[in-house]
Amino acid sequence: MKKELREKIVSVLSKEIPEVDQIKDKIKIDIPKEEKFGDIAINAAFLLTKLLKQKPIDIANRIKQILEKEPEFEKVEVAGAGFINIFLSPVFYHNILKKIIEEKDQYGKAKNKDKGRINIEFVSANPTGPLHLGHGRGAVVGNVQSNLYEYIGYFVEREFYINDAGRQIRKLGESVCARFFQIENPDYPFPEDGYHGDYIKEIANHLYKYEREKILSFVDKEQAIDFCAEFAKELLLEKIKEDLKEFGVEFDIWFSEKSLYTSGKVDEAIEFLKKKGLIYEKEGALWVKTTEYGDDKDRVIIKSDGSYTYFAGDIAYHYDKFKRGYDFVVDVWGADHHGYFPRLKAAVMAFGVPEDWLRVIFIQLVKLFKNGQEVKMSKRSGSFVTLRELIEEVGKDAVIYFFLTKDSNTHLNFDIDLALKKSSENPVYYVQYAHARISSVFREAKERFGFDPEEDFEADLSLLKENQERVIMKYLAFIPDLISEAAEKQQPHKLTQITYDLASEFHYYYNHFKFLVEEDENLMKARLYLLKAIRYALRTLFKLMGITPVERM
RNA sequence: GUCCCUGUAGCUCAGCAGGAUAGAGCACCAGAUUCCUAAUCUGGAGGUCGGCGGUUCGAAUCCGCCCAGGGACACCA
Repeated sequence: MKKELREKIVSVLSKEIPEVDQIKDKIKIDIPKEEKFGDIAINAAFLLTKLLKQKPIDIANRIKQILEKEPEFEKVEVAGAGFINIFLSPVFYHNILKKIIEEKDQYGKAKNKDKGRINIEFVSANPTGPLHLGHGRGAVVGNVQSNLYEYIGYFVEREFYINDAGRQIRKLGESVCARFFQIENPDYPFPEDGYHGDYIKEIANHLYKYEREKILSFVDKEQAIDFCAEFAKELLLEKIKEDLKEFGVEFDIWFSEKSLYTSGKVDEAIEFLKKKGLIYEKEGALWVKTTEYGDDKDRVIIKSDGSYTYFAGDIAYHYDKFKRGYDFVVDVWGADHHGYFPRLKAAVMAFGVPEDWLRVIFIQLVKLFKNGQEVKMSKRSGSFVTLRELIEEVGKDAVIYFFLTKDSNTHLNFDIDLALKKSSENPVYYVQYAHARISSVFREAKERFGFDPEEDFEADLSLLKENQERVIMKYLAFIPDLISEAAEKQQPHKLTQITYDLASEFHYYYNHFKFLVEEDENLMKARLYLLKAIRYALRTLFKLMGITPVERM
């Protein structure tokens, strides 16, 4: 909506003040905090001071005269040092409500996916155990950011990178294998840095039950480890898929790290860099000149023992993404990898992509709190809280919402007690209650008046004269701007704030006005129309976050 | 040592491509229910935006220096 308003203002002004053309890109449409400062405020007068060599206040008064002639603007005022405050007319707002009713839970969403094609890779957990809280936060942030990019018109592919090569998988195999042999021989040694979780024992028990003969028949112990590793990996991956699906997260692409090696893609990527003169040999190892593109030091891609580094795999993986032709790609990483960004960026730059082709969203730690005490997680002992456990305890919606309350790049303290509270203190209940309340009013309307707001209806919106009604309509008008801003800045956590504020405005409205006005059917319809728009706006936001819109609580 | 992040109300944090009197939730104090769900709402108190400079009509926001806390700097994954 801001964009439309800005275009309008610029075109009207530049007819009378040609200098406006020079500053049009700097004109900012603000939504003032206080109602007396109008519905929108523009900074045009300040920007023109130098060009026109006049005081901001004088320029502002001239702008006021010009803009006041427009029917969309009910009133224009000059305030402070030269702020121009514009009050929008009721017709403007009525059109917003109609637009929402039309677009339903896709309010403000781009109609086409013509902005570009992008890839977002997230979660990408090692298939060596269940998902933990960090993965969960990454899953929510990655998924919601994907939704946001779709909202503003991108075609998005969600991708999960399976770390199925390398030491972790081997360790998994050793651990499962050891647990398997321990069933018959309790003294069988367990690898020192193996995985201790109970799930390892469960997998071993399963194998003992169904694959005992086969495993015992292996002559070579290595074969047994490989077999266990492969089996456990597949099983754990299935578990991960299930958990994510239940969490509302689905991927378009499951990309296997191992496939990079078996298909020769790693060598292909190295060959590409070699041709660009970025590869050299030193101390028996193969290095890539990442310093050419801003890294602190060059990096090894093939160790002196002939094996690839993890970095080699990552270069090949991103080379593959590059060849798939995305406009840009997003990686969601744990914050502990932030030092890794410059070197990968350098490698990617070597492909000849723009500076911001590779974008990384960092996910900071999640700490769980219960009864005011931190719930310690220890992966080594195997007694860590999994994502599934948390979802079972507080519910999917609460987990998603809480994961989205803060910028993903800051530490998050997850208060379990708060998430379980059924009161206004708990923001999840607060926003869902707003939705449920509107549904409840609709049910009541149907029962008492035989009027079903769920069906299409017309209303005389000029009857919405209360200040709070105008406040809500104004908030609704700019929700698409707020969502788009969150999308572009890669800040999905803003959605919770937007939702909370809308819920808050509604609750206030509910408490001060009656919707089911018996004595005035037209007023009732107008208000129900507004409620319907609010509910669709809430649903739009819920949908982006992946939260269930509940009909009754 | 180099680099990154953080520092805003008692607590947890928003705000930070500059804008009007710095916000929210919790906690604290005082209130509201013959009424569509009180799982709600209203009001109050609470701040040298870590410090010092700079840029400008204007700085929590941008720049520089400093202080404090956390993290990253492997032929690990």
